[in-house]
Amino acid sequence: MFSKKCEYAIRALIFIARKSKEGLKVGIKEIAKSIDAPEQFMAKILHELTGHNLVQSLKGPTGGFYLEKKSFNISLAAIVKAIDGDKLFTGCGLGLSSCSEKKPCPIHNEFKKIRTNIYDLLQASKLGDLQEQLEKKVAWLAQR
Amino acid sequence: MFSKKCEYAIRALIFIARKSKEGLKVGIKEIAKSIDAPEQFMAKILHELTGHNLVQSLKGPTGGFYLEKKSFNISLAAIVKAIDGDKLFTGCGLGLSSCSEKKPCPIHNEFKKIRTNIYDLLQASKLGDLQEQLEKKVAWLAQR
DNA sequence: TAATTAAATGACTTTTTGGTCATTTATTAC
DNA sequence: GTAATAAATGACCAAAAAGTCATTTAATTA
Repeated sequence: MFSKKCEYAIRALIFIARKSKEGLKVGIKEIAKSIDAPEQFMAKILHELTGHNLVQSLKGPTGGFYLEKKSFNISLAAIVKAIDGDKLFTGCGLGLSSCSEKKPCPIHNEFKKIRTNIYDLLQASKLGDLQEQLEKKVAWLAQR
Repeated sequence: MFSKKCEYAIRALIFIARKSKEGLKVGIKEIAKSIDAPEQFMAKILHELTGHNLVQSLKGPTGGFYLEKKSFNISLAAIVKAIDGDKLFTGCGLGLSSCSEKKPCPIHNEFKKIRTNIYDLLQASKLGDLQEQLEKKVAWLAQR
């Protein structure tokens, strides 16, 4: 459904949200380890996310990644759009560029419903809420 | 959502179904042209589909691809499983191998619903019905 | 049985995605 | 100001997906 890059991005941001809620900045090493992602690849992705203003960073000792308050309201839809683009939300299920309301593919209408479902879910999922599930230990990002 | 290979496979099989309904076999060249796919890549995919018994083929003059009667009942779910595997139907939305009912990821339950939606839709979509939409000109696989 | 036609087969190339490595830049603390 | 720390940056490498090319095999028709 999502690219690996996007999966790592979402996991990382939820983890950073959890830490930020406690007033902590967190480094690449800890992030990568905690969400089970390759460290250098994670660095690249985090850099891309800061470019999209989806996370904040600070260099040097005591530095790391963190969320500013309003970022707790960031939705998964925004993250997916930033990393994977909006093909998932708008593209034809069969990959037809010519597919449209006037010339629909055979699964056009059914797929529209599903895409809407997905978009609504991702739009409704905010980092603040997802982070809270980790806090309450009703959800996890890794084994322990 | 699907790989390019899978998109081409679905489009090709719907097109072959349409022709088969009229008692015609159809060659790679015509298939590729009609569904807007690269010819040689299409050949490879069709070969893979015959291997999965999702379509029949005959060599030589008057040869080509066609569906046997019972194949009109093949679902898109079966095609997707054969080409892309069942990751789409069963995998974790965030790519976590450790995600499970006991250790769910933060979007586990919401995603389960969506995956079920997708599976049900694909399971309910049969080549015979999809082909009929082309026949009745209420759906298309290309511009004209 | 020879010529023709069309799928089968396998090696190859290209593009995209996923991932690594080494160096540089910014910040902090002593 | 210097040492230490951590992100930024860019070149590089590997694997998978997407796509091409050339040859072989099987079926048909004359």
